[in-house]
Amino acid sequence: MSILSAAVDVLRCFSSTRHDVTVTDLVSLLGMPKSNASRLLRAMRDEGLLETVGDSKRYRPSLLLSQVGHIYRFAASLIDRADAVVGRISDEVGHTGYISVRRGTDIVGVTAHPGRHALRVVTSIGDRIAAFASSTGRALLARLPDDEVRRLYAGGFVPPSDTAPQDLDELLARLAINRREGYAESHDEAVRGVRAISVSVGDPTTGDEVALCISFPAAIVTPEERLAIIRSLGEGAAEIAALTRDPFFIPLHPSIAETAP
Amino acid sequence: MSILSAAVDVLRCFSSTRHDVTVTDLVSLLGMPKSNASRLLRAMRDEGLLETVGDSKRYRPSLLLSQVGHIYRFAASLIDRADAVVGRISDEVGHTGYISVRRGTDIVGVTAHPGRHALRVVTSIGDRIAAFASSTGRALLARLPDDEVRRLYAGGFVPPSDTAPQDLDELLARLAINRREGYAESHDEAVRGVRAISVSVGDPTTGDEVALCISFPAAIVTPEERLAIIRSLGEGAAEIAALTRDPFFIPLHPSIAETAP
DNA sequence: ACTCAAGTTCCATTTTATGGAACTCTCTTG
DNA sequence: CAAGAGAGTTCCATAAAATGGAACTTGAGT
Repeated sequence: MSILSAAVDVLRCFSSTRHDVTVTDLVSLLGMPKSNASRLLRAMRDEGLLETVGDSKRYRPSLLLSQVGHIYRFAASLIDRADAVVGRISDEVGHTGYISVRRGTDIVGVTAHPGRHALRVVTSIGDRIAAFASSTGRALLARLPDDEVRRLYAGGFVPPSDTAPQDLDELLARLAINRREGYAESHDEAVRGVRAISVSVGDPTTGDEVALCISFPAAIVTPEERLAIIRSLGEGAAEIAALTRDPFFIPLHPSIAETAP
Repeated sequence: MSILSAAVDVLRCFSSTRHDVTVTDLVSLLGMPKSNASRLLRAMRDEGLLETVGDSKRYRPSLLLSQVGHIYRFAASLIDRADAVVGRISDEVGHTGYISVRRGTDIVGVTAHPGRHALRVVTSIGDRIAAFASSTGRALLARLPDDEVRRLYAGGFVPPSDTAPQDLDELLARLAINRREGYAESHDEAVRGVRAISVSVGDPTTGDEVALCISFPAAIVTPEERLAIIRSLGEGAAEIAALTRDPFFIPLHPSIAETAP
């Protein structure tokens, strides 16, 4: 056990609901002796990974981490491109847009563009949600062959709501539809009343894959608006796929993509 | 020398111009034996601090760092409040807005809102500029007593242009004006043709201090627009200062703050 | 197939981390 | 205001990990 892994464990303690940690937090969260916790936090602060909050005994991530974390977006330039596309669409339609990446069976939001509507979907960057029960997750899972999806979910899963896939077979059936149509959709899955539409695109040179998603209250969007969102997302993702020469890109089905005469 | 400090040295290698590193990069940048560089990068990747780019030998910051770095903004909630204010003003006037923090004699950009104008100031998050030669820097230095400024610049400084303070006395004189007027301004300092206006505010409970800045091409802003920007920044900062009960807040001079009848 | 640059592995030595216990500091409470 | 509790720090011998030079492997370009 290197001190490096202990330090990373500390970083993993931070979340959208825990912005700072203390020695005792580490003792209870990680079960480490408090002598270690005390020295580790001080060492991480001395090295510049953490900052103390005011003159208290609380530690939070440092400016350095903020800077390095920011570079992730540019290093993974696919994210930047996708973010630009989602930002533009979010601006046009006024609904919340975000982009996410998959880590195993989890989806993590990377960037978000809040909508303008009074009734808007609020997303939290950095939180993990289940891939199988979200449109972003299924848009990304649809890029995998069924075998690999089966392997990922060998342990089964617990559906969070009635409209989410109830078992592996239903998930695979929905992924098959996603592959045919070129987009994924969710309704009342993680949050009631919320609908979301996602497409995915990858960059074979870096191995990155991201989902582009627009999320909106189901009640206030007309069928025409919904179709326009699907088309915008599909077109944006197709442009990126052309740039990266993504071999696994799933284009919109022609019957959806064709614009009215 | 703990491996922690070596790992942090690696993180410091990343910049807006270096999005990923290799073993040889570390050997030349940090002068470490390549055996160490090789193991260190692998260990950092295994722990989740870095990711390999595709299947190449290049390493970039990981999603984890992106997530933790994001938390910095919320942990330092002053930054979030200031960012909201600057974002709104940037939207209104169409010019680039950003917020920065001070680390010693350096200023680091934390968030930015690009302007809408065709001619716009582009800032890069995470890069360091000299505090004495920027409006954001002087807005933050103005919060310190002269003694402390003298101590910071005991080693003197090299002015980057004719319009920047040429020596410590001129810097102190300009800080005195900033304290009286309630804002700081730069013109042709870091970048020719660029003007910037900054105010600063702090949070005594966390010890954080940030500068709010609007930056614009000198040629296209009228005196009335400039005054409106100063007033917007001053009012926004004053609202934050009231929330945090900032004891060192410098309000706008009444002759500037008063709006036309 | 050859060459060179880049990266990885090996190993004895040196340095650092570990965790229990004693100690200090700082609030809270009687 | 003193006792007590909770939180954090320091100490120390032991256990574990990092170091760096050299040998070895990989891979891209000729």
